[in-house]
Amino acid sequence: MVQSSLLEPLPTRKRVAVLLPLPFPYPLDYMVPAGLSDSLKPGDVVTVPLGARRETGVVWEQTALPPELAPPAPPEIAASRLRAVKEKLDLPPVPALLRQFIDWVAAYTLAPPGMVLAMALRSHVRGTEMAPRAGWVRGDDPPPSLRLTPARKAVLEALGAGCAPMTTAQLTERAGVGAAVVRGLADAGVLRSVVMAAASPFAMPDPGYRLPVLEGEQDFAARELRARVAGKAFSVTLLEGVTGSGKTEIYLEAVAECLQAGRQALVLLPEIALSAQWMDRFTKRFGARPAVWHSEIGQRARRLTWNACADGSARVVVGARSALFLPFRDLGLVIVDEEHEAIFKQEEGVVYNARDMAIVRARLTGAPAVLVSATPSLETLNNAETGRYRHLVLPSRHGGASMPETRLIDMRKEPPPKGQFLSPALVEAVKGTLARGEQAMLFLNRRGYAPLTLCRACGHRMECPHCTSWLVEHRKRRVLCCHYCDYMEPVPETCPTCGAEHSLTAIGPGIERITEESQAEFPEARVLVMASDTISGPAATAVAVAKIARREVDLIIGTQIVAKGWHFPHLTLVGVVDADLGLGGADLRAGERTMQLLHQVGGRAGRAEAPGEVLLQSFAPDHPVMQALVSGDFAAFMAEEAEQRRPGFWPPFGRMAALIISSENADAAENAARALGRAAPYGEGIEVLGPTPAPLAILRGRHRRRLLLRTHRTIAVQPILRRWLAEVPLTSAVRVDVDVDPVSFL
DNA sequence: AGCACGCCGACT
DNA sequence: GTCGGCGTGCTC
Repeated sequence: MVQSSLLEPLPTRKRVAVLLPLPFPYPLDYMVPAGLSDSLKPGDVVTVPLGARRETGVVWEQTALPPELAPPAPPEIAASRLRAVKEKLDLPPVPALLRQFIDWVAAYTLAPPGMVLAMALRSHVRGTEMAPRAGWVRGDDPPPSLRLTPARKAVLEALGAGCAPMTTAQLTERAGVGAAVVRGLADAGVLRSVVMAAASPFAMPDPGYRLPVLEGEQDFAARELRARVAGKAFSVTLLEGVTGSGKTEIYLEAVAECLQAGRQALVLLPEIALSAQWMDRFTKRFGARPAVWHSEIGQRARRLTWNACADGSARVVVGARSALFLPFRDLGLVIVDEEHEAIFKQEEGVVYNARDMAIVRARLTGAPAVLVSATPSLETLNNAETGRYRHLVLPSRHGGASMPETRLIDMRKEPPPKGQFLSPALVEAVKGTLARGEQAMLFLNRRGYAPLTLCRACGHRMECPHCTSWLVEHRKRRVLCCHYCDYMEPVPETCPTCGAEHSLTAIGPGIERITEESQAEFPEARVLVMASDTISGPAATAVAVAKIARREVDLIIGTQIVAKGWHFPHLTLVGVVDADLGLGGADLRAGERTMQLLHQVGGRAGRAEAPGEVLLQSFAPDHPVMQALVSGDFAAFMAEEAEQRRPGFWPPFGRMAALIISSENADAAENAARALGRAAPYGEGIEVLGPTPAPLAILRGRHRRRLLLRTHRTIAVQPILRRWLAEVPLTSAVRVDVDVDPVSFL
């Protein structure tokens, strides 16, 4: 230690906190070396020694958090024990608003701030260094000794004194000479090399490029949103409107206003990777593409986008949830499209809800937020009703298209033939649609051939060895798959328990089985199957969507992914194979989510002149979800849901957090869960449920127990959780994951 | 997250 | 007799 400190720069007495992208609960303190004593500011990216290694981190400062969120103060370290910052890196600093946001997210989710920083910096300090662009400017005047050949003259003419720097490529092209000439002038000192700022590949979208035609309510909504943006203050607006009501066009007007104000706009979409159609609409409106941010963009694009957000040259960013952590210079608007989507909740690593954190980001920045949905979540509706959010409602479909008519098929009265899953009524409807030359869609939110494989001889169920789940048969690939981990095995010939031959039977339908049945029922139809395992990646999705739009497909059979905001102009019939599918289980939001999903799927039908029809196959046609889908009275259904949650203080009328205790050892998980249960917080408006086995009691080989904390709205869960977790010592064999505001109860 | 320190099995 | 398994714990 003594030896290494001799090698380090001489420290001054000044200390700085440095947040490292590691799971530390707080930033670590370092001494500022003499060489940096004046220049080190919060946000600067630095390297520091940590044990034997060297880490990259960010100079941090204490940010003001609401007292209920504030983490406990870190222990004070004596100055004599501090080591010195190694160097300051030549990278754009992390802006103050982003640092504040990182602290906020960490405090709210109880994640280590370093892990939130790691998310924000994934592309910035980590990964490959981008080579700086070298450019040339005029240096000394040509000395008399230099022969001014025509080629050299051409170069000096192309690059006048005071000219903006040019790269070698630009210069040789302009001057019509070879690189050797440039080199020669550089050697003579006539050209001086400079580091050029990376070219921003982000064109400025033109807010006046093509103005939309908006009428009535649409025009009103657009004006309202524009006024919010112009006001440059925090607010939240819910923009509610059915598919085809022009929501996107309207919120793009808010983006236009933001561009005119010279500020940046962020649009969060649930599945940016799949959204070529959205990009087309944007480009038509603004004449340029937005900057795009999601997990699949390349390393180079990540870095360019990060820098362009920081310097303000990326004016509109459209991205998945992680785009929230970009270093915007002057964010003037945050939009969350399809705000009800559960995908906005990140369930791994830092567990956060991008929809909620988008509002925090907007508030810290002092910018308006807009939540957009055809079927807003109960939380958002409640916030609108209580006046916390403004509420704009677009009542009708745009362009004269009517809402599809929704009908129920009572599967108890009109069952399909044995071993089949399409009722006669649905088969007839599809045949009729195809006969008229229109497109039909069958929706089933279940991949594979069959969700359960059973032995007829002994009743054995094929289950995942690592999870509490059934293995799903994928007949095309001739395997049984677990949909919760990556376990896979060939379909066995004999029952693994009783050894009976050919006794294994497929129970229930998956999308492959519906495809098989459809091919038998509608042999003439050109069928396209859309599932995440048949259509992989944005390119394949775009191809499929384009095929549908060109009418090269008659029947679409799909899972979730067909429910996304696609525009299928020739689709007039949607058949939901199993409308009850999402209603099983004890999930708080099962009804709400089924409603949202089926409404969204139904919204694919009948968008052009041809009216659409939605048929729901259900064994529980009297269920409120089915009735609401038929009546189209979404508001009444949600009001009813709200009344069921209100008395028990379920969200949004109370707050919730889940503790998932997991271990490879079942006893260790159980003991830890019990210990936490014994130490459960109590008090007025505080309640703990559990421990119980988590719905997926074993996942990826880990035994899981769950505790739920529920409090009144006025009581923050974070301080309770902090105290609770600090009180119970845990062995390293168990892990406790905290999920504040859980959306999934798996 | 790394990486070291630290106590118990099969090898040169 | 050693090399090495990864369990616990520390890093400003």
